[in-house]
Amino acid sequence: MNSPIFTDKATAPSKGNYHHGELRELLMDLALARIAIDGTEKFSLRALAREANVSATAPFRHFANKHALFAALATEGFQQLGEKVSAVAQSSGPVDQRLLAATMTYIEFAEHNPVAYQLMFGAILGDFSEFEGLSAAASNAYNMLDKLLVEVVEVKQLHFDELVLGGLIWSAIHGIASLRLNVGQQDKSKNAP
Amino acid sequence: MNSPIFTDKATAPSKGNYHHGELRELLMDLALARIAIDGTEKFSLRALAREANVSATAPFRHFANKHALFAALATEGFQQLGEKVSAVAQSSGPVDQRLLAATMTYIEFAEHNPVAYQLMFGAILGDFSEFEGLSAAASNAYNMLDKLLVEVVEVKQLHFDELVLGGLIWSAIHGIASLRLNVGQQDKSKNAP
DNA sequence: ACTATATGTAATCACTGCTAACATAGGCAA
DNA sequence: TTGCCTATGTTAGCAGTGATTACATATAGT
Repeated sequence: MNSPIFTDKATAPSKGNYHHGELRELLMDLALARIAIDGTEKFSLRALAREANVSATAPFRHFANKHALFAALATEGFQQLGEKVSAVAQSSGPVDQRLLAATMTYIEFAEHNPVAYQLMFGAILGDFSEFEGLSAAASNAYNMLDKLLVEVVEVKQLHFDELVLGGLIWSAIHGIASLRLNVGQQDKSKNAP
Repeated sequence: MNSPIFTDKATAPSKGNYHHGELRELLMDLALARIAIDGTEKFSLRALAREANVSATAPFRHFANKHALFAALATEGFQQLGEKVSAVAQSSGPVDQRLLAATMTYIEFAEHNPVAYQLMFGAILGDFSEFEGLSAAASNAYNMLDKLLVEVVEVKQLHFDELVLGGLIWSAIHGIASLRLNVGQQDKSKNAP
């Protein structure tokens, strides 16, 4: 068959799916799965490309660099979290009930999307503003919860400073969520190759 | 001078400090500083060796691998945190005052040692039990706070389940500390090379 | 003085992120 | 249809990385 030489062996794209047009989504899905197994540290774009049966450089057509992929995953995470929290926050019912529900939603999100959560609140991504859409998605998600907090303060006629109260509740929620993660998830990448 | 060829150029150890005997400590110090600037992601053992004016393979005499260095830093962090919290917890004074003091100590530690805190509670290190001493140091630090919590429950004759109360307080403290970190520290590695 | 051990070095490997130059598919205008 | 443009993919290649191996040297204990 005298096929060309592949630096990344066993990649040989099956010529059929030369263009499949959904590579970006495929890569993001595969990345989430891979990170869930190996963690972000061991994550490799080349390995990801191999998994997607695509050349080593193909991912760069969709993501400027490795961190841009992470940022895309985080952005998607913030969007999903924002939607879920906002849905609960805007439902009918007394504020305190909705606050509790929103809190649970948040914690459940972290539990069901540990990888996304890690990318969203961990220290992997440095400055959010480096990545288009990330900051916006993040503050939007935050605002969903914040609006609810303001409502609580008003309705319950609380006399705490809104900011302090908001900060405290955020801290508590985040603390619960991330501590759960780090305790339950401490068995990634058990054995090196 | 016909010196040998150095793959990592500009390293040429000045023959004087061939053996300086404190490389391990030096590397850990330099690593902390470097990570504070570039983050764990960009951290490179070779670059660290260069900074220490030492061959690229020298660090491996002191750390089995990159993560072992991180683990050593985290272990040291837990030890320091444990000592500080225990000192406050065992001081004289009413329990609630000591609990508040311990909480402040904890949060201050996170603020003054952001890199260590990140390594200790972030998702970089997977299974603590992979690294000798890490688990022990971690649970020891935890116990310092836990003992204090138990004391609070007893003295104040609280009727909460100790575990629940402990978990809640931990979560709140951790949430405050880590949120502060991720908000205040979002400007690492601003510009790529 | 002799030797064992701890510590550092040189050479090398497989792999990685990333860039540059080239190839092809599919849509759109003529 | 023909021709070109753009999006998406490919190959080749570079510099940097973690890690292993075999070798060199200094220091400590005898």
